[in-house]
Amino acid sequence: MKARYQRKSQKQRQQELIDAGIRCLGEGGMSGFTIDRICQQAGISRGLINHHFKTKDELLLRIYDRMTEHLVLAPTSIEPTTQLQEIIDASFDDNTFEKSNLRAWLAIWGQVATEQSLRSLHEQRYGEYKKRISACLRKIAKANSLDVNVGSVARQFIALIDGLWLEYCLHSHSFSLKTARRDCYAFLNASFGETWAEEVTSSK
Amino acid sequence: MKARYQRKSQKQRQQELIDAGIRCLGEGGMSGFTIDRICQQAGISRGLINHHFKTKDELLLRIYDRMTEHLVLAPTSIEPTTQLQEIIDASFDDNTFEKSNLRAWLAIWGQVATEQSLRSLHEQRYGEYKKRISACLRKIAKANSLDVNVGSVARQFIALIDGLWLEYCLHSHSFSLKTARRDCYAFLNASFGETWAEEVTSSK
DNA sequence: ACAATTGTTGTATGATCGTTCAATAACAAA
DNA sequence: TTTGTTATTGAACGATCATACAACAATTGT
Repeated sequence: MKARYQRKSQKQRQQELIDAGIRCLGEGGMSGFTIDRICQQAGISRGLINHHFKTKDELLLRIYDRMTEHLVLAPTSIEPTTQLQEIIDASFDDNTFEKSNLRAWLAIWGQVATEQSLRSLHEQRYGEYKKRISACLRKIAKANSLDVNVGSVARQFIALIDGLWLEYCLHSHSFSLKTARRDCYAFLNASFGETWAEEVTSSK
Repeated sequence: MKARYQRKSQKQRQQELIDAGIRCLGEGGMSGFTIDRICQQAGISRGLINHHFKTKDELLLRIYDRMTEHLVLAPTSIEPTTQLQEIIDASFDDNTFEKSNLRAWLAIWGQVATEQSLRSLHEQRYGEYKKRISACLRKIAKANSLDVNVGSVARQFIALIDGLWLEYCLHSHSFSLKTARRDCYAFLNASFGETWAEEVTSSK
């Protein structure tokens, strides 16, 4: 006698639902993020999702948590220039820098602007991200005894990365991954007066 | 005998519906963009909207058209530096750079990534916008006999503006309009090696 | 083998969605 | 005043939404 379904642990089923949710967001944006579609993607019946997540908003929160966890991970290297390089490469590598992923981000950003719980989580993550980038920039400026407005450059740097994602997502045929990465390096070089230009651009 | 409602011309009613739609997008994103809400905002009954717009998607298309029409308007000045300045000031002036407007943009961007008709209109508008910016940068570079990668700087410039909008929308307390404008000027100065720094920053 | 636990199913529910349409009434033209 | 045009209304429709819940069954512990 074959089992009609397979029981799984709460943790694993939640993981699968989070994955399915991200996939749905990537396919149809927030309009595609429905209970029916998510459950279908996860291969379960409609009733189960409310057993693992009290509400749909709670699932969305967990999805955002998952999508931003890499931002707050401890850096793998200590050198500030290579840290920045890691951030750039991570932002524009073939796995994460993908159309469906970008669509999912757009959908989430739209919700962050509207929903309170998402917003507070976002502000926390974004704050840590910005702090980390600012620290790198400050060290580099100090090491080369340059007079740069660290806060301004950090804001610009973050805006540049997000904006390039946006541009690529909405106008994909205008440039590629490599182009985006090069643009980031060009920005850093220009902002630091090319003092560490070779160091960064040649290391890739 | 008082009239129960006031008849208006098709053109004016469409205008009002477009405005109402933008307001709805600004309040609740794409989830707030419903027939009921839009009609309520416009002060008409639910049935009327399909008389003026065959479908909801058609209204959204018209809304996008309206929100981007300023991008393709003929520049009011000829000097490339002041043209760029106008773009920056227009992007970050008190009227357009507003939370609700930003939310509306986020919602629309999310749809652009998904829907075909919106996407093609967007690519057209974006193309003209980029062309115009590139032309300005090229002239400036030539006038100062500088060797800059115009395409790269144009991409970065557009990404910077969009990214700053995003940052402000999702993390508003971190900076203001003036800060955003200053960041744009700082970027241009850095990218052009400060050769026309005073010219631009002092003119505001 | 049996009982307890709990992950899972599928239906029911009430709300809201976009769209259609016949009836109505405001306004202009005659 | 009368007629014609058409903007406008409000109800009705089927589809889909998020959620609740009772019945069920897979697995674990005994």
